[in-house]
Parts: sequence; C-alpha cells; structure tokens
Amino acid sequence: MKSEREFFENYLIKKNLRETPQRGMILDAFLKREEHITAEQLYDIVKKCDPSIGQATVYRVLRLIVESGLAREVDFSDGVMRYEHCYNHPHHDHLVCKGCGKTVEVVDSVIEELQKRVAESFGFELTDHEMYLYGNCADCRKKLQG
Amino acid sequence: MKSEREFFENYLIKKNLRETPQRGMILDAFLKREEHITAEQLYDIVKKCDPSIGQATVYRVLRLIVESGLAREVDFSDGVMRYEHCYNHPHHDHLVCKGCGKTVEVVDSVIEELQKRVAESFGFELTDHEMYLYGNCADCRKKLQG
DNA sequence: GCCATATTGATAATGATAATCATTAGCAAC
DNA sequence: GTTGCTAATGATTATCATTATCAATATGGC
Repeated sequence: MKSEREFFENYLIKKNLRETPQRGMILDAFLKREEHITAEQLYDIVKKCDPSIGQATVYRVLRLIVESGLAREVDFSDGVMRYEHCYNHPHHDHLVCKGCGKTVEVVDSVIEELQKRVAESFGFELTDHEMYLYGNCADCRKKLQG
Repeated sequence: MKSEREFFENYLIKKNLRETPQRGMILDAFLKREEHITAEQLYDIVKKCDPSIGQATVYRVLRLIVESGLAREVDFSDGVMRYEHCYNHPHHDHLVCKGCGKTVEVVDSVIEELQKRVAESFGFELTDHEMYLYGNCADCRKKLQG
C-alpha cells in the first residue's frame, strides 16, 4: 500500500505533475478496492469522502493511475471500462460468466507462449494481448437446469 | 454469394421479417467487401447506390446480418465496431499491428483447446471467446529502425 | 508571501449506437 | 388489385460513457 503511493508520487514528480488531495483520495479509494472498478463506482465511493469532487477528476486521475503503471484497463464488452490493479499483480486474462457477470482471473503459460509464437510466425513482435473467455459458471448452469 | 443471400432470406422468413430493397442492398454491399467493415463505411458505400437510405437502417440491417449468422462483430478496441464474414469463414482470432493497423486472421487449435480446459477447470462451460494479439508487424519494425 | 503554472469542478461536447415515431411498403386474404 | 395488418424506413432525437473547455482555485519553487 505504502509502496503504491510512493510509486504514484514518483510518477507525478517525474511528469512534473502536482500532488493534490483529490489525486490522493482517488488513488486511495482505488487501492482499497481489490476487484475491478468502473469510473462511476469509484466516483460514488470518493463522493462520500468529498461530495464536492467532480467526476471529470475521477476520469482524469484514473488515467494517470493507468499511465503510472498502477492500473490497467479491462473491457468486458459491455460498454463500460473497468480498471484493475497492476502493481504486484502479474498479467492475467479473464473468464467471464455470461449469466451473472462473475469474473475469474486466469493465466495459462502455455497459451501465453503459443500466442507469442503465433505472432512471430507472421513476422509480428507481440507486445500485448487481450483474451476474454465467455461462458456460464457452474452456479448459473445449475440454475438454468433446476 | 448466392448461398449467402439464400441463407439471409431464410433467416428473414424464419423470423417473419420482410425482404426489402434496402436489406438486399446493404447485404450485397457487405458481402462484396471481403475485409472488416464499419457501419459508417457501409453506410457510405450504400449511399452511393441510394442516397435516400438512412444510417439507422444500416445499423439495423447489420444487426440482422449478425443475428442471421452471416457476420460477426470484431472489436479492435478503437471505439468502432467492425463486422466480418462468418459464412464459410471459420472462427479465427486477430493479430493487429499497433503501427499500421494491419490485421491478420489467426487460429491455433492448441490455444483453442487450452482455453476450453482453462474454463472447465473453473467450472465454466466455454461458449465463446475473444482473443486479440497486438504487436508490430515486420514492416513497421523495419521503418522504426531504418 | 508571490507567481507561474497545473488542477479543479461544472458544464458542454463528442461520437457511436439505439430508440422514437410518423409515414411508407410488403404481403396474405379476399 | 384492393384492403388491412403489421413490419420497415428515414429523420430525428436520445443515450451513455468519456473528453474537452474554461474560469476559478490551489500548488510548489523562489
């Protein structure tokens, strides 16, 4: 927790940006939350501490957090961007239940390796990827049958 | 080409929908195009044949084409939905060059199998997936170095 | 404390797509 | 071929997440 804050402060200094109470507050709220969060959800949380905060600021700070490397954007194709932790939180992909929206973080090193090889076989240097697995979780399947 | 039209007409009949010149025209324009296309691009093409066509109709027919199974949506995360052929065009994923935007269709049956297994290991039944590999193509890398 | 400059909050703008609604067109039964 | 029912169209407006604008304010080095 401490180190994330320092990390962010270092980023601000490096970019000649200023430390402000809003930035601190938004960062804290983001760090406290372990799961994905949307800009709106974060706005709602932060408003409770400081009702005068503007949602544009939340969007702006969220972008800073991403640029600093503390967060990453996740897009489940439902029209809203979500943000998840990046710091000490290694890369992973997502398994999403189409029924209840539950998500599970997954990694498969073999898949990762194959992705790199596939890209290379077409002369590409892989820099990044997105993988979303959509399906129905055990609970939802049970409900549908029962 | 013939069979795609029949396929679409069958879909319309099955759903009690009507065959209209606009639907025919938009479908034709979509089928003629081999690569991905956006709603806006399709609108521009179709407008040349019939300037009175509305862009809402393009969006509507595009949705019908997807529902019929002739097209599938592709989202390269740039804020615009693209549509690609589905008919006699088996599932594949995409390799996208971050430099020039060039895309390559890729499939790797081992990855596909592993995706299914990963999902199952969390109790999910995989119905669908999205995978986008982002990188730099050989040409773009050469340009950057030269 | 002062000043240059970054930041804020409110609000309007944007851009893709969806909804609305009056008008028009397809088609089955007569 | 007319009628009548219903679906489809085009124009327009709405929506919704995210950005840009801009005047007012706060920050941090001097």
